[in-house]
Amino acid sequence: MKRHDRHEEFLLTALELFAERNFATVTVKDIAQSLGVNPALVYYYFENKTALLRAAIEFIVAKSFENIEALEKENCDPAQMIASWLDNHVKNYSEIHRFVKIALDFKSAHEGDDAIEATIARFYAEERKMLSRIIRRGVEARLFNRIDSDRMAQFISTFLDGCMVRSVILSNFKLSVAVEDLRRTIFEQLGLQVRPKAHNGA
Amino acid sequence: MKRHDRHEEFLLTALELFAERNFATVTVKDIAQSLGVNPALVYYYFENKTALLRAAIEFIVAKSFENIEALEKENCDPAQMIASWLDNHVKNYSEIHRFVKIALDFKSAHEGDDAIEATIARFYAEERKMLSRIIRRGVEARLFNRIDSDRMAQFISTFLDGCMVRSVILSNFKLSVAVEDLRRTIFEQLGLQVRPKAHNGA
Amino acid sequence: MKRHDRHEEFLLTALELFAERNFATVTVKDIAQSLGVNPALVYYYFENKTALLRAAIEFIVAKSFENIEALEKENCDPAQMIASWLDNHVKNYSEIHRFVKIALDFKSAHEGDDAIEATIARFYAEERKMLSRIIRRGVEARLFNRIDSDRMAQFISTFLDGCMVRSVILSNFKLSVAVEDLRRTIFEQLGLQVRPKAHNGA
Amino acid sequence: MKRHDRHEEFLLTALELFAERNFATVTVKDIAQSLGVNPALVYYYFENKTALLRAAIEFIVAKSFENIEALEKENCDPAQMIASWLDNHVKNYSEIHRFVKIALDFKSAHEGDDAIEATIARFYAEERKMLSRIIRRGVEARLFNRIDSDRMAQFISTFLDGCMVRSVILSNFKLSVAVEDLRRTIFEQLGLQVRPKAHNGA
DNA sequence: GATGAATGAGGGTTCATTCAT
DNA sequence: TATGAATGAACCCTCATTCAT
Repeated sequence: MKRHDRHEEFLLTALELFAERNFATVTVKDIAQSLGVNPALVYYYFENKTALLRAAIEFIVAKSFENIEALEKENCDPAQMIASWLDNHVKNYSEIHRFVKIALDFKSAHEGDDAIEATIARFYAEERKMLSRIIRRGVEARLFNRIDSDRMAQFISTFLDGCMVRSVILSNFKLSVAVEDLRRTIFEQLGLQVRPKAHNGA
Repeated sequence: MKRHDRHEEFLLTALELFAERNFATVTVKDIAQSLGVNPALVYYYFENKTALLRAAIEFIVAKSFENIEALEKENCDPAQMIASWLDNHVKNYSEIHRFVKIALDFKSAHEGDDAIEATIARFYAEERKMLSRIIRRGVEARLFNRIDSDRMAQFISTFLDGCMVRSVILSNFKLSVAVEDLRRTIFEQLGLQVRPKAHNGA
Repeated sequence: MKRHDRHEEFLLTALELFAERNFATVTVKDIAQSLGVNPALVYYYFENKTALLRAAIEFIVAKSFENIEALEKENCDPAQMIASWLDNHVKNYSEIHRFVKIALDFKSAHEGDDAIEATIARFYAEERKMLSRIIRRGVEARLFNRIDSDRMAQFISTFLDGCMVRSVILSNFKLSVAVEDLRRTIFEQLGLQVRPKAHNGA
Repeated sequence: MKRHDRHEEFLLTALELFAERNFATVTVKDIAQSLGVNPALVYYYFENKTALLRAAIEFIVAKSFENIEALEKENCDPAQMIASWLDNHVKNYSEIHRFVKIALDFKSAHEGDDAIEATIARFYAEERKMLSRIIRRGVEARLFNRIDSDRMAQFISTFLDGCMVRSVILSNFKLSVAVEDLRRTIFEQLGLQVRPKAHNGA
């Protein structure tokens, strides 16, 4: 039994801090202090502060892919899968919002690091492909209306990004309400019975 | 005729750079260099780098309010007004996206500056109030379906924030397409004829 | 009637601020602000911040000489003159202590400005010469014991400098008490009746 | 054997420079250069330039207290102890005069740092208490005239401060002569035989 | 006389990074 | 593995000083 996996500890801590503040604001000392170790130790495990960011992003993207795959394996009803995906965003809020924040921050200050750029792009592409795949399957099975699956996927995921931003900026933003509104909108467009989840009659 | 309004020049430049990169990454020297002046001059016009940020945010928010007011005065058809508001986001993309980025960045690194915090909150509140007002008017005039105007306003503006984020993160994101999708979705929910509006490829 | 003599105003203000803080700490802006004028104006009247210091020191020394001369003209009884000199230090405390402080500060940071150096030296020499002269006169008139007038002068003036320092450093230092103690000591050594001089509590 | 105690090295160097010039004039770079190290290293050992001053003052005051204690332990004859104390000022001139200068400078520019203020006050209080104690003992043992020990202590220490000032300001000031004059004056007032140290006949 | 605007030099401080141990 | 000590580069900011008006 390993006492601790230092490498991963650094990744996790870096992720947390980079998302909470941002790359430029978080110092190597901050990260080390969070773990109760010496700042110089970062350079034993990583080449750079930037390399640490790179590794952290790759780490979180890899984990997200696992999430996506798990989702696709467990469920088979397309409508259910979409609902799960949305729930996932509410439940795993902090993880996802971290990624969005870091991605945004990266674009702001690191134009040039192609590896990171590629990883981020890959994540977004994969997310959209998955959503698109699910929708297409629903359409083909005649469960959904015939709509452009790519655009719908884009729509969903754009809105979710908006949620992530607002939950950072607006202290009174209600993530679950917003996501529920999204679900209703999507389901309506897909031609599904919008299950009357309590509120607003009609 | 003044040759230049230095104060405003600083505001504009700061806005541009802070949005493009972020507060921590942009140096006072960068801002000065952009204007071809000495960095010390910043301190002649502003107390601080932070004070400059504050002034810049106030400046852009004030300008946005003017936009909002103009919009409400020019139009009278609620549906038309909503469409205009969306168009506004496509046309004035850079200004709006700057504000969102700066707001997000601010939240990351400046927890504590109440003045800035308040300005940002005020902007978002005002935006939502205006959208809500327009929708309510449409509902009351029986032009729109009877829906919760506040939630719809929130929905719209959350999606637009999502657009702003993605246009930064994803190089192949098509803002106009996304906004058009939003328009169709909204109009459907409001019970309006979705006119096909031949949109330009962009 | 001149509304104001700017030159002298600068001198006076500089003196006050340089003594209160010190040359390095007081900015040209501080001085200008004290007078409610623009900092650049200093350079109309003086070549330099240092030139202003120089002029200010010369100014205060000249004024001190006037004091000394006046003292010597008014009185003729040596014992009375010494007492007056001491009283003078209690009454004109702020002026004298300013000079000592500035002189000390000057030595700390301006080694090199010979003009200032000379002015300060001249002041101290003059002060000692005057005291010495008075004492010698008292001795020659057989009013005082036969003592070394130069050393006594040095003794008095050293103690007075000590008073100045302590009144700055020690908030509970009682200048008048200390000076009275000095007077008694001197008079004893001179062989004078130490009149009890009911001094006020301060 | 440690090669060097950096912390103490900084303290010593700072003390020397702050006394020679003053807090505002001495740069962190100066201090570092004196030790042949990088200026940033100062911040490894001290929080601040001000914290360095604080530590330096505390250091020198602590050392002075040791001096005082040693003095009181070694001697037992009150008259001898006073003489030793005076000699101490002549011999350890540079250390003491440093403290006075720094204390004076501090008062000029750092109003607000309570810790430093307290340390300085403590030093002066302690010094006076010790002198007072010695004198009282002499009076009680009927070795000295019956005089106010507190005032005599104050008198001595004020004069010594005056010496310190003059030795800075006046290049031709003879510290040992001034201190000897003080000794004679004190001893006379205490009713001691003034050992005829050469000059002034009678 | 007097000012607003502008600058260059430099100071305090932070921070990523290195290196010997 | 891990640390303490050290450094160089860069940043924010201040300030004396200048100059056109």
